[in-house]
Amino acid sequence: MTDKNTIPDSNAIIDERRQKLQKLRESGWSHPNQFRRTHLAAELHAIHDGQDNAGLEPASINVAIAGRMMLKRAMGKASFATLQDMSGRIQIYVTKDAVGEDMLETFNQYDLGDILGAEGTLFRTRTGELTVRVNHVYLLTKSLRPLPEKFHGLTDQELKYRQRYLDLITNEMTRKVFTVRSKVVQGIRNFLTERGFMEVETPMMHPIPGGATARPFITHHNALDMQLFLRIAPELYLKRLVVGGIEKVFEINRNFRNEGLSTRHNPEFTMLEFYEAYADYNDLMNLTESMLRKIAVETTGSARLVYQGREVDLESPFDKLTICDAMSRYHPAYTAEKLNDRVFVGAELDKLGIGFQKDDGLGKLQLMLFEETTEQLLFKPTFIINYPAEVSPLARRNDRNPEITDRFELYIVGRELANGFSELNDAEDQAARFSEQALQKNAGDKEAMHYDADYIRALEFGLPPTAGEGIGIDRLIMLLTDSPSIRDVILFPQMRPE
RNA sequence: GGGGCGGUAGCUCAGCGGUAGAGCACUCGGCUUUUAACCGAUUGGUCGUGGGUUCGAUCCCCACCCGCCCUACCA
Repeated sequence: MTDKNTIPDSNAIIDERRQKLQKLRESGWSHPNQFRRTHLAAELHAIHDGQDNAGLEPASINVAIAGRMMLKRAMGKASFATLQDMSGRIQIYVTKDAVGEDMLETFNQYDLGDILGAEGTLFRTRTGELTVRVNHVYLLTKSLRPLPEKFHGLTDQELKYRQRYLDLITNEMTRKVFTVRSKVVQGIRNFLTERGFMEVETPMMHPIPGGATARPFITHHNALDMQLFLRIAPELYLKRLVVGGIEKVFEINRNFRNEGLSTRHNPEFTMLEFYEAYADYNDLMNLTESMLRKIAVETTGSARLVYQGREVDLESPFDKLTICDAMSRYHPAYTAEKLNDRVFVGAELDKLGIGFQKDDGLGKLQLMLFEETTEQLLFKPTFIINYPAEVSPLARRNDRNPEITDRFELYIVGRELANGFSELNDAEDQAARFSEQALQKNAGDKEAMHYDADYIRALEFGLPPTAGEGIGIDRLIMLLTDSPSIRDVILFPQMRPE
């Protein structure tokens, strides 16, 4: 920390409020914590919805509410103010007649942003707004800093990310996004546990990073004097659990990848991974489709969404295409015949300036061409299937064609959302594929996988036939909240230090 | 890594060679059904940082820092 960060900055407004706080302290006020509320704002609106003032005011319904004062309208001998709690907003009305001159004067000293508690009775104003006629109002927390402009709120993207608390105070849309996020995660938990899956937590610190091809963050454990890696995926641990007999298992947690930042990448991101024994990748595609459909309806009210102005239909059956079929559909010039001609595919990659190795298989070249030309066009939900074995070191080979695997990726709005496959449970095949990855790592490929001997040992005890999948939660939230950047759906996205 | 745009009052923004502006917020005064309350009067700035050009720079030039977007890399 530099001096700049430890010396409290000040301006006329902050100085003024510090003086108010000082006077409060001198009067014996000391951040009281005995106020208890009876209702949230939204509860009061819900309970008394449709009730007019003739039915409301004579009933003298006592309520106690608390929240941050967001607006204030003082009129000499009476004041209106708007309090905001986690559920929404409600208006209070403080009058000299009801609270006396002293309390009104005290109330008028309170600032926007202060946390207040208020007791009183309900009525409706002549414009019909449900309001608490206050007979006691308490200052619970003094706010020393002025809030952002009351109408526009906080719009500066940098400040929204760095000071998310301010963004949450002032922008209802931001609160909505994270409310939806919470509901989505809860909905996924319910969906899976209802189907007999068990939620677990596996290590975040791995002696050997595995389960994906990505560069890891490296850290060090002092007492053990050993290098550790923040996990890039939980996959190998979850499959160890399936070996252990937890036949339906899932984890929702953070992965860390030491790679670039973008609107679709944050170095730490949330992944759902789940594994089901005695199931294959077709079962997972079915499960994924019904889960996404259900979650969309639960959290947005519909399986027909709009993302950045375009309709996304999660209601109709998703497309299911092989890598080559997808290219042929979106680029009719790429006929099946041409795509199976290694010379043609290689020439296309050359034309696009994409480098490849002489010993890369046709399947890998097709995948590279697909990623360059077609991936971003898959706006409509589409399962892409038949991934080549050479880029799928943890997936089961296809029974009819050992060059490809029983694997899929799900694309929606041109982005990868999920990746799943029938698991490779042949311990000897897995050992051979690890060896191959280890060779590539020694040859300088920073992303090739390590040889994980304990994982092989686990497989040697026997992994039942299993299928597993990962779903990027942040990207799912982006889709469901119509957010253009992953930073909009992560409360505290990675930023450079101030 | 490359490109584009941006950084001016606490916040939202205007100004773009001649000593810094508005709205909101703050302070003071008025107002007992307002609601982005209103009316009146104030207060508030190292114009991202450092160089340069100029009689004079917030404005032009260079470098740097920070951010957003695109692109590249990357599951």
